[in-house]
Amino acid sequence: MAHRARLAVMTTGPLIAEVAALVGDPARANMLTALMAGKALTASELAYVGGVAPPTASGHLAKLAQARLVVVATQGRHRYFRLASVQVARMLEGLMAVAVDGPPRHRPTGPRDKALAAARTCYDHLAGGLGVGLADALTRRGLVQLDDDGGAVTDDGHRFLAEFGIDLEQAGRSRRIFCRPCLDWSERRWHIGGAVGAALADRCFGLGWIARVRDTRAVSVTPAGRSGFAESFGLEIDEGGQTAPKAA
Amino acid sequence: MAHRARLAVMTTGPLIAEVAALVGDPARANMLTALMAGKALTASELAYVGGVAPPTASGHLAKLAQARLVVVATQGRHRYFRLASVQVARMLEGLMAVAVDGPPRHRPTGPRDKALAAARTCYDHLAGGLGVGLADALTRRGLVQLDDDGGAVTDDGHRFLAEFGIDLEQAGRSRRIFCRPCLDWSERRWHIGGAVGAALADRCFGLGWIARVRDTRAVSVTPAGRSGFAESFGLEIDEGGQTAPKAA
DNA sequence: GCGACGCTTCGGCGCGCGCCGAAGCGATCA
DNA sequence: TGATCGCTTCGGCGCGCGCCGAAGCGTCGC
Repeated sequence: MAHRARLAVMTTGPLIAEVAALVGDPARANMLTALMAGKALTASELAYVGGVAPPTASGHLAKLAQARLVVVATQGRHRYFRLASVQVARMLEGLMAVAVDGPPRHRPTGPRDKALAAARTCYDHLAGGLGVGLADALTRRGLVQLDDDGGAVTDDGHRFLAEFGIDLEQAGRSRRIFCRPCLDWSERRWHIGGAVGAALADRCFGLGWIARVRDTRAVSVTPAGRSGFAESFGLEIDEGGQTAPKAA
Repeated sequence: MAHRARLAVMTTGPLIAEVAALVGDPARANMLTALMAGKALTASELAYVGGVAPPTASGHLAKLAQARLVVVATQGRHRYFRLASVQVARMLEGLMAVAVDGPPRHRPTGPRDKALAAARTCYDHLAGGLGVGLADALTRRGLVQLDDDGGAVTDDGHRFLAEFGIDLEQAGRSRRIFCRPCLDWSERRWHIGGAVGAALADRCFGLGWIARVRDTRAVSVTPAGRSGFAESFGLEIDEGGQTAPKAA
């Protein structure tokens, strides 16, 4: 039995607590959140986003690395950290989904918040109004199906995505291409995660329709993107970056 | 725009930290883990599983309830707590998935660990060797497709499940029934979560093929279950509760 | 080679949070 | 009605962990 159960890690409570405690420090949480942009950041940058001094950040990062929440690549004197896996990103998503279901909180908001809500990266795919707008457009057109338990690309969807420049075909395989529904914490609805979501984001970046905003996870839609999304997805994106279905 | 972005909860780092810090206490983590059995437990029972005195447990539970990780129902002098939502269960799963990817740890194991690995509830569906065995049997027979980004019941699968006593048809809808792949932390492979997984578990409990083990999340397979799983799923479950495909 | 910079380690400090015994309140039962 | 039980609140205690300035090491650029 190659799949004989692993019996070495059975005490789930303490294991969960250990990981959660690491994420439960505000400085570390801020760092992990910043790494949700999908890029690698230096220790100094992470100290800055964590709001702590460099020595403190060093300690935090050592812990995150030891626990395999982040991985580090050294380039000269620079140490670049990124999230260790998509599982870590999903864990953070799960925490966020629970947090937004929590007790009402009044928090001041600013321009950065609007920008994040309009469009941002959720690790490797698009989120916010734009991410949800894309998911809505694709489902409305019958190109994708999404519900609580999952999603898939339809036959029409395959064709559409191929024309859009995304080739998800697996040679000789007749398997359905699944879409991972990812709960969007600002919109409280699904955007598309997984391989399809990542491919969509990649393609949009590649077309120059969207660009990353420096020092933040926000994504801005370019003028080319405004017309591209309108034409290909029937989405209108206004001057403030808000996404809505195009009026018929 | 009814779906106008919520702008009140934008500072994700602190939000995530708050929830994670709650889960990061060992006593609270143990409580939440116990509630992953899918049943409600009293404050006293939770004090016991948390390994703390009743006054301490009271404080912990108040925090969990305030943050809406648990909900409480009062029956006379008994206070029954359960997980507040499936989102909370998924969050805990996500933490566990990351934890088992963490650094190697040596931990003593005992009979309870074996039992949990063999078969247990993961909130509302089956996990462990049995849960993964079921998923494998269903995929092997082409009744279900599962991969990293999702899963779905095939046409054959619909028929099979209907015959098995699970009716997932949605009246007049041609939508595909998706299966949520849930990463099994003891097997390190997918078992089936979501509505399909829950329905499967329900049905097996209903048939008396499996029974809950008192004071634990472990699930034991009954003699009726042993023959039932063999006949319906081609699974052999030995005296120790280990699940394997039946030899051809 | 030297100074600047990124990063880590060290040591001391202070704060927060979980701990439990005692006490109190309300529900249950004989 | 009185005793028992489940649960919560209160108050004091101790421990752990994050904080940062100082110092040290290695890399980089002039």
